[in-house]
Amino acid sequence: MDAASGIESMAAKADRVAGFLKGLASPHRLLILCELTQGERSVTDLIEATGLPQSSMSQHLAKLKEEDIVSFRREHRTLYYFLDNKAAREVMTVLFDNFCRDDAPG
Amino acid sequence: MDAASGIESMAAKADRVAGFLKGLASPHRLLILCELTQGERSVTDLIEATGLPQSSMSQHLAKLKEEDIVSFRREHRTLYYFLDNKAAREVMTVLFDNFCRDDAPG
DNA sequence: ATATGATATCATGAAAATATGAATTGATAA
DNA sequence: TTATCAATTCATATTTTCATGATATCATAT
Repeated sequence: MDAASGIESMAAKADRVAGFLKGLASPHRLLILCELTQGERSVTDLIEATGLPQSSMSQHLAKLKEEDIVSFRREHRTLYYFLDNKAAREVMTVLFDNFCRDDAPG
Repeated sequence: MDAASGIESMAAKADRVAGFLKGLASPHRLLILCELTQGERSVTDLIEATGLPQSSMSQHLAKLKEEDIVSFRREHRTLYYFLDNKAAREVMTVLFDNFCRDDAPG
């Protein structure tokens, strides 16, 4: 594909892509995703790791599910969430590299 | 850096990183950024390419400047904007690859 | 059948983002 | 110095997002 057709296909998909990015674009959801970058976590794990109230966590996870960024499996009463999206993994890598490395600017 | 320290440094920078992502997370701004991926553009160019009203364009560009995603140079009365952020370029590449290629899902 | 633990949903209010049209600035050409 | 073009800023209304607390669901252990 050449550059121009990339733009057009992006235009056609702008809503979807923006929805995907909005899924990531919250400080609290970024913290959740950082955890999930390391492996699957129960909702309780995530609440402890981030300090978010239970209801808030549940709503953030719902948003991430809506955008197909995370999935979960059930084990007894506990739900284990995991990062289940290639694009999201790749964006997280870009973010780590650009904002979190020792030599990152800012 | 190992994975765990990545998470902590992300936590410390979550607000900044979320702000950066919010800069990208709008269908209209994605269209703007698609144009700028191809090279610099005047505000008028961008208005024609996207069909956005002039005031709206200006506000979107202001937001992109706020997050240090774009810069501009002046030539006579005309301002030429350009994509001036490594992380943003890398994210755009991830988005093209995952959402706009012929073999992309969805 | 009931109590408990894990999680989701609902209802509400506050804060932030977006679009729109009018007014303004700033640079240049006449 | 006035008119004009390019772009920004302002004011406002609408929509979206986010946090919070209360309630509900759902699976399991007693």
